[in-house]
Amino acid sequence: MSATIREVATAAGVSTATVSRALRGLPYVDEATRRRVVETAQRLDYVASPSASRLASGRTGTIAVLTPYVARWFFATVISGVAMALTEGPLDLLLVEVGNPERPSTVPLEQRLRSRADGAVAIALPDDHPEISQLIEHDFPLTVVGSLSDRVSSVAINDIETGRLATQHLINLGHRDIGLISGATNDDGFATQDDRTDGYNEALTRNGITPSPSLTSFGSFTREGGERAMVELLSRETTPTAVFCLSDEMAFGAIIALRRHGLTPGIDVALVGVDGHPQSELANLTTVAQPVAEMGRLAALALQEKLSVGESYVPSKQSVSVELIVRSSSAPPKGN
Amino acid sequence: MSATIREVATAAGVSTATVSRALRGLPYVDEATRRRVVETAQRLDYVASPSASRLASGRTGTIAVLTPYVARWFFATVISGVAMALTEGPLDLLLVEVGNPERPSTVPLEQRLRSRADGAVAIALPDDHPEISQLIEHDFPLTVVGSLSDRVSSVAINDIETGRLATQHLINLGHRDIGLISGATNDDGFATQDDRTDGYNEALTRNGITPSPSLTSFGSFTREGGERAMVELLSRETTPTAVFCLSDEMAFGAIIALRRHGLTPGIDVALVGVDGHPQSELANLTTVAQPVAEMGRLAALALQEKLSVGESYVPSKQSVSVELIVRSSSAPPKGN
DNA sequence: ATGAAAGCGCTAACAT
DNA sequence: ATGTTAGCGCTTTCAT
Repeated sequence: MSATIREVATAAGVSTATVSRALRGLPYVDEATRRRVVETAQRLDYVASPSASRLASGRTGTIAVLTPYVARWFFATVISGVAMALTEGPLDLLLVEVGNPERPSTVPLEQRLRSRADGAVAIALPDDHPEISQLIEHDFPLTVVGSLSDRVSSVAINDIETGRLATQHLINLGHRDIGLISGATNDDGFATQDDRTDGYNEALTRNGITPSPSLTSFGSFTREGGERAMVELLSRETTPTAVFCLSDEMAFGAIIALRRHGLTPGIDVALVGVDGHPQSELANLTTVAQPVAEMGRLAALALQEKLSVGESYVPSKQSVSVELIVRSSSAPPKGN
Repeated sequence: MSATIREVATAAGVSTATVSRALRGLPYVDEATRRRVVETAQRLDYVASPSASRLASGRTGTIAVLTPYVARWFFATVISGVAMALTEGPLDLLLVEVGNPERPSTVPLEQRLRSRADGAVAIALPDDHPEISQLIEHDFPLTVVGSLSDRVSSVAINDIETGRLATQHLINLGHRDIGLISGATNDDGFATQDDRTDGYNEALTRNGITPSPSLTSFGSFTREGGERAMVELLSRETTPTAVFCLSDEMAFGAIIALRRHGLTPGIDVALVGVDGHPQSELANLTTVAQPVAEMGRLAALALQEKLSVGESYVPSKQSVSVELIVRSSSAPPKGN
């Protein structure tokens, strides 16, 4: 094993309390003493045992990232943003899979987190998700990214505006029959999806176009799903001349489907996605880009703020702005 | 706060030692007693404090994932594989950024991990990386994925074979001037890159083609880098009719570069990548696919094996197999 | 099969 | 400014 605080104390000729204070940068330590302690600690290769200090202090010095998926681009990028914010401090990052329907967890989330993390950042999990909700009820410090919340601090884009922006762009190009590739079919209050859809409907209505349910299909926010959804749209009686996909990955699937049918995105069917996925350029995909890593960073900062402020902390809603990036997947309809 | 072990002990009418044994499934506990303890713990919503049990036992019950990047596809996917393996047990997953040249860390890795994790899985970090090497010297339980090692257990593809496979495929199509988009220019023993390059050279030589350094450029394993590398190749006196890219993401960049120059991948220049990236299908990219998530899972399992076996553990080398996926980015040269 | 008790290595009053 | 000391909540011998 390595050195303990007592060994450092003895070697430096002070008490363990002084070592503890000196090393943590607490006040009321003579500068000369501090230097001596720091030097001694270094010489003995001393590092405080996290378990011991956590047990004694009651703080874990770790924040958990709660995510349904770790490999998907949006999630991985948010995680990297959180990591970015944390490496500036001494906090550990505990990765916890939550809410992936394919890998349900047996132990309640609150129990898995209790005395394991001081707080958590939840990715794309709405505040009324059962496990998240339970966390909030237990007053577990939490911040969510990907949806706005009234209960805890949140960082998100304006999803309604996003839907409006994408759809209005297609309308401006001259499209009238604008399809929608949405996410999940079971609408369990997944706000992101609902809001983007509302924006889509609003834009249509505002331009005198009546939204038609027959122009919507569902792609579960995956590439494969987007592919299937596009195939389905192509089989409907009226096929859209443009399609708004609620995520870039679904749009990628839609592109593949179009290709299979001998159709060209931007020529035969216009396409707009959401995310600003790195491969959207490769795919020449028009997209509403969101600052994903930055959102993770902001969420982590908000959480740290809450942790340092304590009880009197007031939840904040941070709405970050999106940017429409126009590429060749969106062009006027053929006739024009 | 929540219940402590003593409260459970009192409520169940046993000692704390018995509660501890009963809840952890240790032997020498009467079945009736165990049931009573478990039931009491449940009723009191008791969960053992990790800090306390870690301090007392000396084990942390967490494994660290060491990665230079968390958002890039390969890394994120390995992480998800590790997470997959861990959710089957009660281990925590600590995410640690290591070896990202843009975000150097001040504290030595060994100190950041000491008494914080029982072991670690390192992603795409060679065993002679300074920090990793230091870890191994401290006998810190470690497994690496992405490169094979003689010092610790490792999971990787055969990179030489990968290079050979990709190159031979291009040769079989009739190409002779086959370029290479490699990764880093400074060859600090990054085996993955060197091995794939060796495979490339071998395939060429074996087919009577003399490798020419003027057909190689470097793309730092990023899309932007791949784009620049392709542009550079196109400016050389002899331009290749085919290019082997050491990663799919660099190939994506190469495709973009070709497009900018009015060239079509698979028609004007054939392209092969490595990874089996999800967007390789979208890009119609021929690629040598590796089972990335599975590699992460295997590495995590090997680590757990080492942790449970202890001293007598013998490091294993697991070589997983790759698969050439042929798409339209690779076709015979124009003349043929 | 169960209990008593001694730590694990630190932090945080409190005292000086 | 520094030292003393009492825990934090467990696990683990060692008894019985």
